[in-house]
Amino acid sequence: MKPDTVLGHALLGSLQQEPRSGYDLRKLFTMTPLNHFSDSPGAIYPALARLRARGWVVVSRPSGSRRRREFRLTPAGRRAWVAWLRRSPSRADVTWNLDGLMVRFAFMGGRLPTSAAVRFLGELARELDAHVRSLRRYLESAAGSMTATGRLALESGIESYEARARWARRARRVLARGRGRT
Amino acid sequence: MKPDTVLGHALLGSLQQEPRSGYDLRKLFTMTPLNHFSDSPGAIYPALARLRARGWVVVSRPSGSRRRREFRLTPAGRRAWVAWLRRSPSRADVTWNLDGLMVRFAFMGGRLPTSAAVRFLGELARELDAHVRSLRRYLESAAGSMTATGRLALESGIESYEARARWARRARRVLARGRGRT
DNA sequence: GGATACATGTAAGATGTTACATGATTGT
DNA sequence: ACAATCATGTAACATCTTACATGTATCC
Repeated sequence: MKPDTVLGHALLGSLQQEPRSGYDLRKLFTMTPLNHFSDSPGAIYPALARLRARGWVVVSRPSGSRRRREFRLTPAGRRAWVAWLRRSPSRADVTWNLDGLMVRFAFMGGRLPTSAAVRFLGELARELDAHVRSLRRYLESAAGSMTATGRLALESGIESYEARARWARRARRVLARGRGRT
Repeated sequence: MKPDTVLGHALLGSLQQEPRSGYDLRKLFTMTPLNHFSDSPGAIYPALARLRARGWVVVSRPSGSRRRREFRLTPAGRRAWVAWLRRSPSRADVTWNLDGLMVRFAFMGGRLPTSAAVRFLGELARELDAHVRSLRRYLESAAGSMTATGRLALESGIESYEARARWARRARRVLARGRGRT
């Protein structure tokens, strides 16, 4: 079965912690600064319906009245969620969807063995390095034909990926040593 | 008139440099690593049609045959594009759409006076600082209830915004001194 | 005449945004 | 009774992705 969107998997991850209603999930996304998600009902309720259609969640009460309805993961939902967490970070993810990758990492805690998170960070660092190299190549070849702000913007992107790669290596060491803090 | 999407404005910015066809624009977006844009015809051709409907571009040849059609900015298109460039970076932009802000900055070169880019960077740095403060507050209040990877992911976000703020201040100095390089 | 690159577009479908509509529960 | 907040959802619309369909120019 095809993976869902980042939103869908974030819902799955939140439901995996404990059963919640659509309203709970909206509040959760409003309050946490893991921005990336809107708290709009027009996104969350259809996404929950989608997860239900895939058999990944079940709901505590038939629809109809406007009473609270709690969603809980099915075994298939848990499998889909773990499969999502376990995917290796691809070059395309790094280029187009780094935020989604970070959301995935944030959800790994607790459920996946530390070794999986450590491996993820190693692969992420490698892909980030490769992406930085390709951006640098482009900068060298095109710097002459770019405007000052264009060049600065590209440099800012490169620095940002480099900082993320440094973080990934540091976080990897922290996790590998089994210290849960810093 | 309502602003268009980031894609629409990027097309406007590219057309402002010189008239181009949809095909040229696709190749341009494929080759530059200012990723954020796909090069899919299904995005670009409808976006060009949108710009045309708004009276922001005109086209060199009626549609019908599959010959090259070049788009060029109208005066209204140029005004809309400059208005987009001149918008102050808002907190919402910083939180939800930092990439779009960087694309905007990249396009400022050449057409806008340096002072406008300098002001933009000052405001951007201020908004980034404020965002970092709010993320730090959240981290302090919630660190106890977060998993190790959740905490690390949030720290990574904070560091990334801090790095961007440092870049903005550095870039501001570089531009303010009128040196076009580094 | 055929390959390759140039070039334009649409169709179906997924997802998300904004705005709206409405019912249920709890505290005062 | 009333207000606040809890709670669920839809409708209209915009945008983008993927896949497809097709015509045109140039070079060999």
